[in-house]
Amino acid sequence: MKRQQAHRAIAKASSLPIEVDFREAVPLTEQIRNQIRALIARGKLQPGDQLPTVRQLAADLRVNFNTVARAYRMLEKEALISVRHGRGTFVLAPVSEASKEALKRETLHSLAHHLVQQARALGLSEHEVMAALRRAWQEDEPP
Amino acid sequence: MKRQQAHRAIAKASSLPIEVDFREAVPLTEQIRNQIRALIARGKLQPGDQLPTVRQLAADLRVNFNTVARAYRMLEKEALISVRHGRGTFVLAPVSEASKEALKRETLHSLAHHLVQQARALGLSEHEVMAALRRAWQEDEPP
DNA sequence: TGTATCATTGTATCTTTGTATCATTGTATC
DNA sequence: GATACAATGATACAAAGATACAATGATACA
Repeated sequence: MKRQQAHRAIAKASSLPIEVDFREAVPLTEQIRNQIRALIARGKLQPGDQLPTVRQLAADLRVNFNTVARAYRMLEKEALISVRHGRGTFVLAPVSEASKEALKRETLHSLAHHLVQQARALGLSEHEVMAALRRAWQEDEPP
Repeated sequence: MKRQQAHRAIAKASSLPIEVDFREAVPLTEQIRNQIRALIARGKLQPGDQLPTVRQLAADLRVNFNTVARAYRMLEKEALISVRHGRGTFVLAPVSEASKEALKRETLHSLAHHLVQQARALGLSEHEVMAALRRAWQEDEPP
């Protein structure tokens, strides 16, 4: 019976505004990947920006740096970032208007899935979630 | 192929103070599950503690590791532990029955606000978000 | 200027840990 | 006995971690 105190539920990074939840069913790689994709989609990360090194972000999030490296490689496959051995990782410019749209769609998709996944874990009904979302939409002041 | 099992009447684990009795009518999964639940209830296992790996405990108890994994997953459904692929299994902090509902509402509220905030930052309409959510709800397999 | 050396950064690969799926076994029911 | 079902086991798979390696760039010094 180990008294291992390595288990923090949530870890926030300081090098990037993202966080991981170790209790969630979603794999860490996916969590990291989805949040970085969202940052790019929202313009919080701009073309040319350098991402933290895999070791830096991994230390922040208290995960293995290979986990971050895997997330980066997947984002590279999506043509969102460029990962260069020995140099670092950089945000790419979207190649077309269509790819920007695709990025937005994919981001919304993953955000929606995240909410559904969490809601289901709480045993909430579709109706409850929809209602909460409508309410939230009105409560948040429109821009 | 005949399997000699007479030697396993009772097996005690060294990695956890629990044991299984192969002659008992109660399924092994239940025996393991009940005893771990009791250890948590009595505080012998505390929030943050790491449980033995499924293979470790299985070897101790002379049981297939899937049997332990099943017990772990059931305990996870009871919200007593968190089982993470590739990482291990950890005891969760208890949530009182009384605060469960409030916590659920709070979580839903913050999840909904988060989605709204992100969606607005992406310049999406309420209708688009609602539609995406409905789709996501159907894509995730219903329990 | 060239290059040796070292620190930094990502990569490859193997291990550890849980998951998914199908096969086997034992038991209840007919 | 035959059959159906639940429990357990066997095996292949996938996520995350550990460790050794390779590419790049900075620095020192001949």
